Amino acid sequence: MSKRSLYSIVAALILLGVYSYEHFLKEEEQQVIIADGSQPKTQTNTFFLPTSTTGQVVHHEGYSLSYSEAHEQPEWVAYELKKSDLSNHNFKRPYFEIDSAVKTGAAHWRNYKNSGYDRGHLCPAGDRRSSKAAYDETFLTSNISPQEHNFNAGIWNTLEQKVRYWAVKYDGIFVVTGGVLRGDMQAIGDEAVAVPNAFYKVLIDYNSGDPKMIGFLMPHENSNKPLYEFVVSVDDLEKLTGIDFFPQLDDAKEDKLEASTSYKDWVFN
DNA sequence: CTGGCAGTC
DNA sequence: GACTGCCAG
Repeated sequence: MSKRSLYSIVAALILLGVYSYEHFLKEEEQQVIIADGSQPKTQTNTFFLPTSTTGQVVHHEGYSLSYSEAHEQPEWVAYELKKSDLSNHNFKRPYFEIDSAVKTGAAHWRNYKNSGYDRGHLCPAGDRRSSKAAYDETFLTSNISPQEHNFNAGIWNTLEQKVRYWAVKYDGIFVVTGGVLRGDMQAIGDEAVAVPNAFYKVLIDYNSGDPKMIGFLMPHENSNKPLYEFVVSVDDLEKLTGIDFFPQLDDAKEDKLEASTSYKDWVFN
């Protein structure tokens, strides 16, 4: 058995243990959390919004998105991720709902049924655990893309967990995520939801002095490579997607940060 | 954590 | 279709 396999099994057992314990202990406590309501985070959530190539930006309490009706999924989902968004509470997964804020009509989850693809969160449920309401809000079909399960539960999940690690370590980062909606793509369901051939993630840390930025581009397939091998410049992601990710930064700073492929400022462990 | 699927009403 | 319970990596 490889060292990696052993680690995976140990990690799974620990998660299982935590899950069981939380489920047993904290059912009543959840309702207190719900009553606490969501924090007003609109200001920070929208500060770094990218441009939209589709003209349909939708804001929710916990994240914003730009919906592509042609592809029946978002071209990007953007949100701030702070320590307070994470918790140990176990929430029961709700059903995916059609996002009524998408005026052109967001996809129905039925498109994904028996498609062979996961309903892959872009703003992960695990990034919105401050309250049941915040958690449930990620279960909108405007927040998902078709993803191969081995990719979603594999290298992509690994990246999402690293993002949570950085959010804690740097006490807040801003995250932009999406599928690359370009080129020839397969489609699933009656509404022809496009299956991206790659997914990207852009992070900016604006809390620790000079802002630092990092971009990832992952082919839509699982991988055993280390995360840093997927680092790309934000410039490359902008050329690939047609999206301007940080128009709010002054041009000189934006140009410098977005051209960088350096990840020395981001601790990978 | 990331998810699907079968059985029931 | 909504909901519960069970399953896998």
